[in-house]
Amino acid sequence: MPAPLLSLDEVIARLMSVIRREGYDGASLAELSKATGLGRSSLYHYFPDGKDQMVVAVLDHLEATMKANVFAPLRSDAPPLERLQGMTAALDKFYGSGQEACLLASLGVGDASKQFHPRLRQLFSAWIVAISEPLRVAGIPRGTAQARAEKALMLIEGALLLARAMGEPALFVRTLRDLPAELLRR
Amino acid sequence: MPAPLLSLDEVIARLMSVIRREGYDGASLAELSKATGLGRSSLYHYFPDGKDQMVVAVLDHLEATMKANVFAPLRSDAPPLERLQGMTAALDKFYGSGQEACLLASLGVGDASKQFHPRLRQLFSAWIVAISEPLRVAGIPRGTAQARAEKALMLIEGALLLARAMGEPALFVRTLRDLPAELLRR
DNA sequence: GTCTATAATAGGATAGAC
DNA sequence: GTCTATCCTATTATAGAC
Repeated sequence: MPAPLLSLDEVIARLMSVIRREGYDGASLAELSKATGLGRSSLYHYFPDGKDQMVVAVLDHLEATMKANVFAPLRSDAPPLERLQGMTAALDKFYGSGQEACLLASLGVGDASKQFHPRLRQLFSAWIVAISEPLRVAGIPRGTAQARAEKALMLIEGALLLARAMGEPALFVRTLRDLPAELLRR
Repeated sequence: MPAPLLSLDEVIARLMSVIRREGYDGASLAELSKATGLGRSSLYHYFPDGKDQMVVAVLDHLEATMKANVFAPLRSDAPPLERLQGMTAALDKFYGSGQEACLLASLGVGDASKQFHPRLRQLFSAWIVAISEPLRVAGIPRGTAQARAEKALMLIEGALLLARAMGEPALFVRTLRDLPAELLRR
């Protein structure tokens, strides 16, 4: 066989798809292998340290995706409301309108959470900072802006959890829709 | 050895402790055995169908606990604000002031979620109904009351997730503290 | 009811051919 | 780079003594 069918980035995207759905413990090498179309040994060729290294690669991939699609609109030069709407549009897409799990939430379950805790913490932190910026621009004091940004993440993560548990993705979509205005209210 | 050291209820409580922390896939029989002080075979004596049956027992136990500690205050004859404060006080205790994971959230990760989905859905549904009641008593229209109850669960679950991921339990405690007044605002 | 012992299987990881 | 074959360990589950 010639060149690989999938680029490394596509491979990592497929690993992420399995891991966000199954969690660390539930994501078996068999499933990871099937999802990527690579045999177990091929996976070990790309990730010599095994599953842990795959998760690190997936977290790197998530960080890049977040920066490009979620943080970037928040840091544009558009008005605050539009920046926040840019974020919610990206989130709606990334979470399949409430049907796909959050990788950070899935990795927060089990022993894996201990290992990747610093990384999860850093990603959430950066996200809070990024949301705070348009609120600051809108004249909201620093402390209030941070508290609202934290609340935004609670609502996003909570809405996703509830939407998936209830089988009602609309709960997530509706929460995203109302979020920008709620964050900017006086 | 004579009578068992732990009552069945205590055994189930310890099973819950492991499962909420590790999730379905991460909760091995070895850990379950260690946490309960029962050998593997003793666990199979109580739960012949293995881990699945243990989870069902844990969900039954959670349902009973929720009814007794969370739903009951919501249905008391106290004023709405006090009812909601009764719930948040129970939640603060149950979730160790933001340090213990939510069983429903942990079971929502992985293939297990498919199996227990109806049960998770039912528990969240009952919770939403229970929170709606004091809001209705306070004169909030039915539709608004349900939407706010759903939002309450998003905030509770999201705050717990974020508090644990960030290593800042205070995020959870603060969210609980502000919740009753926010749910009743005009 | 609890234990030891033991299947039987799935999981993560490696070796080496091609 | 990818494959087949294999190893080792952990895991679920059962059998049977006490």
